[in-house]
Amino acid sequence: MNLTIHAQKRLELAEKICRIKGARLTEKRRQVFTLLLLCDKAISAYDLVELFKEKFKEELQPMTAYRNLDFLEKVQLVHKLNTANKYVACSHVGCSSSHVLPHFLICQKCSRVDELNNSSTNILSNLKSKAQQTGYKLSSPQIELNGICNDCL
Amino acid sequence: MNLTIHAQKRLELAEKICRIKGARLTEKRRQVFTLLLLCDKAISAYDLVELFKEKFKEELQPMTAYRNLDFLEKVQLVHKLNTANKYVACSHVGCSSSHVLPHFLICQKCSRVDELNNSSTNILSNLKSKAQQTGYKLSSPQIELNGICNDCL
DNA sequence: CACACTTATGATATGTTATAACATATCGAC
DNA sequence: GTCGATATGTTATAACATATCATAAGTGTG
Repeated sequence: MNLTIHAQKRLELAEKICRIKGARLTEKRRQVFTLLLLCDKAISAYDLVELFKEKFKEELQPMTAYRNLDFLEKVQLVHKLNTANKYVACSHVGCSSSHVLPHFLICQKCSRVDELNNSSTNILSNLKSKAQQTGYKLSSPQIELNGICNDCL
Repeated sequence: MNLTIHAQKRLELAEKICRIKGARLTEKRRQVFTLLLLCDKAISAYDLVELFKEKFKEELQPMTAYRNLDFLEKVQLVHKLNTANKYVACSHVGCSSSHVLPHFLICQKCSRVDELNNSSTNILSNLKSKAQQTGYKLSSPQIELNGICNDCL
């Protein structure tokens, strides 16, 4: 269970964030988040179940996996990638400003994910106003771009 | 099976496009596309199976539904909405320029879909160059924005 | 037309992702 | 310690998608 220094920091930060928010980062949830940090890519809920067994020699029920992922998503420690049906640890844990319009580059081969900073907030306002003009109210919008990463090419 | 005039036109255009591309718009495929035009929103493959039975009093196997949807997607008559696992008839059939970076507004309640024109191509080039810088080659990128439409609000 | 060839569809099974529903356990405030 | 809220366990099932192999329908060529 060797986390990189960066991952270790994110885990500690996660604990702090949950404490502040009054959210309970239970053992199971902590384990789930740790696995996501460890594998450092997007994985499916069922991959997580397998990985859990492999790493902790313990069962994680699919139902519990989903519940824990939901929890982690709510406290913004994890993102769900809807186009891939996979989950990934947020790469800038604790940086609230970065959740205005998360956008992701996803490798369809290896599930590597790069979470871009929303450097151009004008994109968001642009999209929002377009949505409004067209008659929609956006709900937690997020942009997912699928492709192939250089390593896989 | 009363198609609107607009839908009728799209169907005729579809036939023409397939003829030009040398793709065979078989009876089943034509029926599938007709249903998508008819219901004028995004539906799942299994919704399609049910609708097929209802409208044509005939069975459409799920497998065939998926195959036909794949075909229609390939000839760009249909879009798959990955975030919703649903399929929708392309709203500008035959307009190839609009497939550079399709972006969709999707109502999470009623599955109404608005397919926006890529009027702001600067967003696209922005995203594309960002992808490249980050080390990705985009593959048929498409932006899906989920929200609630005014009718459902 | 007969033949081989390709493509489409039928049919069945299975894989994958996600939620429903209800029981039990654990935590924290009082 | 009791009680209410939250978390987890457990089982079943819904919803979405693909694999595989058999059969049928079309297309081009001699």
